[in-house]
Amino acid sequence: MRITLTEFNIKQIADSGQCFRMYEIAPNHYGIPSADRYVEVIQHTERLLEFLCTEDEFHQYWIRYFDLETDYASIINFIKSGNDSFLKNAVSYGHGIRILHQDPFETMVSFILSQNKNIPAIRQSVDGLCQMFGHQIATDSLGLPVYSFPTPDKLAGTDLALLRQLKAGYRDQYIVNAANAVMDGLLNLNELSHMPADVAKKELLKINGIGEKVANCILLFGLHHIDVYPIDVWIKKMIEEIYHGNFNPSKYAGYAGIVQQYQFYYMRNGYKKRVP
DNA sequence: CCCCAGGAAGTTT
DNA sequence: AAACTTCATGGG
Repeated sequence: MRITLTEFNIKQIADSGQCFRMYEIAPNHYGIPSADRYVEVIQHTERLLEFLCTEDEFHQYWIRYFDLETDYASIINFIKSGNDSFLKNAVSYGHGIRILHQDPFETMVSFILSQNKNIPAIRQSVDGLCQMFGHQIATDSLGLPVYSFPTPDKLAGTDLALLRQLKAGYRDQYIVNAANAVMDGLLNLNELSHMPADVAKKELLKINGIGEKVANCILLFGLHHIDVYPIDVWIKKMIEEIYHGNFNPSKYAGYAGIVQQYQFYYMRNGYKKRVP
């Protein structure tokens, strides 16, 4: 189905580092696996999008996944009316990025894996995880199989040596531990999804392998608390070098996570340090 | 060879 | 409480 959208750029979203399975099929044409679903999106023009799915699927899942009911234009306009030039540049550079509403379990496991890894390495491990523990859910336009993200029961009690094959490294035990917690009912992601952010965060922090930053990423990308502001090495570097240690996300209360994503993307991809 | 990557846990001050 | 250390692994 075709639809017109604004503030939506599938290439930028795919490269934004909040999801690790979205991949390019052709220019402006991406494959998007999420949990046990799959869709392809073709960006014909700035505003004309095509989703290769039924209208029902689009409404049932992908509107929410792509956060299409949040008004990004007014947030962006507000930022551009401000006086933070770095942030204004970041917003321009990352035009069309939105905060995805991903599956909580996939988000949790992916970001546990992400620690102390770069994004290409995370992708590699997540892909391997899906091939080894997921099942085929589709065949993409290139004729390649697409796999589901494994459910908690597939990962609970897994032999750590298998995860080592996926280059999970020392994070292998964290993943199995988190999957076990879900299976044992110690961590109920369904309940977490309708809890306030601070309460949900306390529950997440009980899991061995989830710390401050990963918990915040789960809240932002998996539970859609768009006011949460994760601080990773790039954001830390930005706060030190650009803001000289003086940046307060509460200035953007209610949507600080969106601000963070633009800053992260610009810092990692676009901003180049000035030559002295 | 050293340093870094969407860090967290364990240990030492 | 705050500051180090260790943990796999690939890439620059």
